[in-house]
Amino acid sequence: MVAQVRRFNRIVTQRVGALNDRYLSRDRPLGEARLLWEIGAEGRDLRSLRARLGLDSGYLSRLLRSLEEAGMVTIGPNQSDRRIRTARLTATGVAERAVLDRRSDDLAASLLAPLSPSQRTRLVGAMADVERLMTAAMVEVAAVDPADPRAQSCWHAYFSDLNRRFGTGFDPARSASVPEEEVRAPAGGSLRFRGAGRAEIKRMWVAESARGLGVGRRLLGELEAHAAGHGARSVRLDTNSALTEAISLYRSAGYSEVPPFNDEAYAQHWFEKPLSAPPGSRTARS
Amino acid sequence: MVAQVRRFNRIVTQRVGALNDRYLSRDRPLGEARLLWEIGAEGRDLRSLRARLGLDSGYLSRLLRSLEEAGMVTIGPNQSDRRIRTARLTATGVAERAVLDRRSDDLAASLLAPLSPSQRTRLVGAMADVERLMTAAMVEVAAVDPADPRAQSCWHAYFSDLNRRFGTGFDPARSASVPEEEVRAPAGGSLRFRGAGRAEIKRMWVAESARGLGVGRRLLGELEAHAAGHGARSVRLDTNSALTEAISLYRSAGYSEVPPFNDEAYAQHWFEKPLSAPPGSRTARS
DNA sequence: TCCATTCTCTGACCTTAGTCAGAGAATCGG
DNA sequence: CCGATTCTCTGACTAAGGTCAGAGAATGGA
Repeated sequence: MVAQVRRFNRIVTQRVGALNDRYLSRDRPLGEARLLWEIGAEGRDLRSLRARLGLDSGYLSRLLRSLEEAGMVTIGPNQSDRRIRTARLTATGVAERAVLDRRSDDLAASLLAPLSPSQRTRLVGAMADVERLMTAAMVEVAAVDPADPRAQSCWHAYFSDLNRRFGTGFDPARSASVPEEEVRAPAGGSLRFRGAGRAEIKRMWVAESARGLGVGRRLLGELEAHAAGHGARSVRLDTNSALTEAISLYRSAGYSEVPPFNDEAYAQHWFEKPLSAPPGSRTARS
Repeated sequence: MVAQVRRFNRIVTQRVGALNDRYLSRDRPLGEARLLWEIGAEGRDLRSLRARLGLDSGYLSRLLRSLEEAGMVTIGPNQSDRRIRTARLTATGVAERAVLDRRSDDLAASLLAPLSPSQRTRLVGAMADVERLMTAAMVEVAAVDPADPRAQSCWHAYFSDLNRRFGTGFDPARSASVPEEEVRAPAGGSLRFRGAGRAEIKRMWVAESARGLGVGRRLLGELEAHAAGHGARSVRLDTNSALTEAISLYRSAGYSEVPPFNDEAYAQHWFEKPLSAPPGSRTARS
């Protein structure tokens, strides 16, 4: 298995990856091309560009200067906070971005072109599998401040998800609020300590694109381990009967249904699971 | 479909590719690491290194100098042609290469580690599919000199393949020899003109690793188009009855069995296919 | 034997992609 | 209003990766 993964890494990432980069950076350096892409039609604040592309602020500044000189972007202050500056594409920039877009399409199409229709279907399906499974494999569980933009986007996705699935809709204001959180890009959950060796899990959620890959189970396990590490001897949680996958996840993870322990407006099921003491205090393996 | 391919290109090649590179180039620049890898345990001529890695000769020279100073390689003249120099790994170099090897394994293993056994199986299967289909899609059909190393390696693989499959073994000397060739890495075939609007295909072969992907059909089509472009109005070929896939390929490509037209020692079947005139003379689309 | 070619190396350059330490403007919290 | 913090920019620097034009040694072909 490892040999197959290595072969894949070598062939696909090196060959196709290099092809990809060279395609994109025909006229301009790759860094600039990526930046042009990331600014998008709407424009974007520099800080968000830095976060997305992982660039040094000095470096970003220089890259933008060079795009500005080429007449591709303009940079102006943000109205609400004038320390922040916003980059916007000019008409030339938009056109250039469209060229990059078309090149990406062309490259993708040229990969498919030599194949028969059934091979194309197989390739695209296999690509989707690889992408999903790799994404799942690369998920790291980490605690994040609820004010973090990643956490924020989780909240939004989570609430709109609930709103869609609950027969009655979902209004965050009617639900119990949550003080401490643990969230990351495609999934999140929060843990709340309630004294007397009891912890409560709230707001656990996995993005639609990452479902069916065991991410929920991993997240649940991490939250339990975290709770156990802080002395909790049991975890409780409540959920809505519309969330059937969640309910079966809880059951299969060793939770058993208990009588209501709170008055959460949207809950129809309450679960509890005893925790075994953590092995030592901080010997969990990565 | 194109959208899925683009997403794959972006996410998988960029993310995993970058991870891969960073893993490999922990202590030394990526270029040196790749070079160390490519020299291999046996040593290798500089010209072949340049060809493999696509490096400028000056650049390669400098990279090697740096590895030489680090005590990883020695460079000496080739015995048969003293203009050519051969790079060889020292004991230190071999050890370093083993470290790189282990890192590659570790990276691959770490991608699999977070997944459940069934997910691993699915991921590895999907990777194999992507790899094979992409390889097939990137095959270019091109004429190559038979002295070219790629062609040479095809000959060897081809002959040992036949030797394995023919009940009687295969001795190239007993088979008709071939003067003009058209071959490339995972597949090859040669075309021979016999006057009177007739062409003959010999030595058509597809590497085992590329079979089942339509490469043979594409190659056959290209050879026919080439023949038609040179005025041939039919193509003939002979084959051995052990090569069942080849025979069914020929049949499905419109060849019909004809009486023996030569005395090839290893042939039991002879085929012919009429060609339609090429559309214009050189308007074939790429 | 001699001339053209092949192969490697050296020196002089260049771009890309970064990093780091401030400086200066704007904002926030009290 | 003041001091701390946040955000961007500038200048100074670095490493990696690469290109180009010869020079010099070895070889091949006439």
